[in-house]
Amino acid sequence: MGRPKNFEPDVAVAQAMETFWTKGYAATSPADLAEATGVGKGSLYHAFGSKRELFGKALDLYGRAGSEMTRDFLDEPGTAKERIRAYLELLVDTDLSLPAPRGCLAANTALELGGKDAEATEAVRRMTNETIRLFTERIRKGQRDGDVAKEVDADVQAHFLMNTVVGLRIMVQTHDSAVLHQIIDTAVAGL
Amino acid sequence: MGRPKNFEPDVAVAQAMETFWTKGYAATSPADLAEATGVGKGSLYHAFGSKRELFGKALDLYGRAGSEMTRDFLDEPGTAKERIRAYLELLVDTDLSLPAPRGCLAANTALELGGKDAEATEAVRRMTNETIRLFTERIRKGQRDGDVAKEVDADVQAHFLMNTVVGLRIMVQTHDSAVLHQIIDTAVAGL
DNA sequence: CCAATTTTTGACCTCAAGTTCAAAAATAAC
DNA sequence: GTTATTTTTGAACTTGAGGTCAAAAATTGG
Repeated sequence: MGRPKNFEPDVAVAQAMETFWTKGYAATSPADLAEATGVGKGSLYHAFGSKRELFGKALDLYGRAGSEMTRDFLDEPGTAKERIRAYLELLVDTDLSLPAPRGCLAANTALELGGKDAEATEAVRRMTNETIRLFTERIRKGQRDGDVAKEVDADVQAHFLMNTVVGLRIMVQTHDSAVLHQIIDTAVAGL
Repeated sequence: MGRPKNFEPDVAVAQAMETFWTKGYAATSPADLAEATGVGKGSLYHAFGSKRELFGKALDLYGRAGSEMTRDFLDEPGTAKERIRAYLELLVDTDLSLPAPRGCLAANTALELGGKDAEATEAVRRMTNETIRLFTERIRKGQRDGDVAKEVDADVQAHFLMNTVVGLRIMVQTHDSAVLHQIIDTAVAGL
């Protein structure tokens, strides 16, 4: 009973996520969120409590969606090196195909809120570690399949690759496709 | 003639730079700048025109100071690999020694203003390219000195190292010293 | 239809950001 | 001391951010 909701909260969170991703946390106003979701400001506050809480949900969604797509993508057929290279290329190419590159919500958040918002920072840390875990597993699988040398320290490589990803998602703001792809080639050389 | 300034513009710019670096561009208010420089809000506007213009001067200073310190540091005795590793370690360790890591003003700016402020983005691009140039030169010197293999493509390695630096300066928000140093070791392995 | 409940709407509020400006203060030249 | 010039000071202004709230609207159960 009661008046029915006029919108799907999950959809609104997804739309909010896009907006936060594109504009950044601070630069996204309640008015922006209302426009992006098609939900009135008042309704958003009623449903989510505050801008910060909505952002929390958006970050969560980003983490879940990202981790799922990473897993799926790495699991496709190919060697570890092939799949990881393809993954990095996908990230870069996708971002470059946008009217304006927006990097990675997690990295953006780490920079914008790092130090100021412990909870957000922790959420970013969790996401990052999850991606590192996926890299590690994929490299280990490569070692079992024989396409990655057994001497490679999977965990170290995974951290290193994560760092490369983070770097790329900022370099995308200032450098062109050719340079970024050379960086990717260099980064996966160790596999 | 006329009333003398009671502050040094260069000093004020340096103090403003520290504040922008620590808090970010948008999150730094005119009141913050007044407090950081010890100069009244009105005087700051009189002297610099606007927050954005002051930021421009701060970015410039950051570029000049950073490039000088990078050059000096890379030029000290040692192999290319040693000096470059030491440089990356310096960046990471310095940032970790702060109460809260603040990364790199250029990278922070790329993320915060990328797409929104063409001039700032261009300034960041110039700085980045300057650092890449210094890496390239240092690697070439290493090749002349015989401590870097001649097959290494200095320019590609330099871009790759720049990407690593950018990544590190975000990872510093979420990961600890040990992990970051392993990443550095992996990154310089190609030299 | 009435009651109870929940959501929507949009006006409204507070506060701070970014900036401007007029008046006061400090100086050098005369 | 007067004038011309430049800087400082602090009040004041405008705008938009982030959030609140009372009243209207939409629904189900009785």
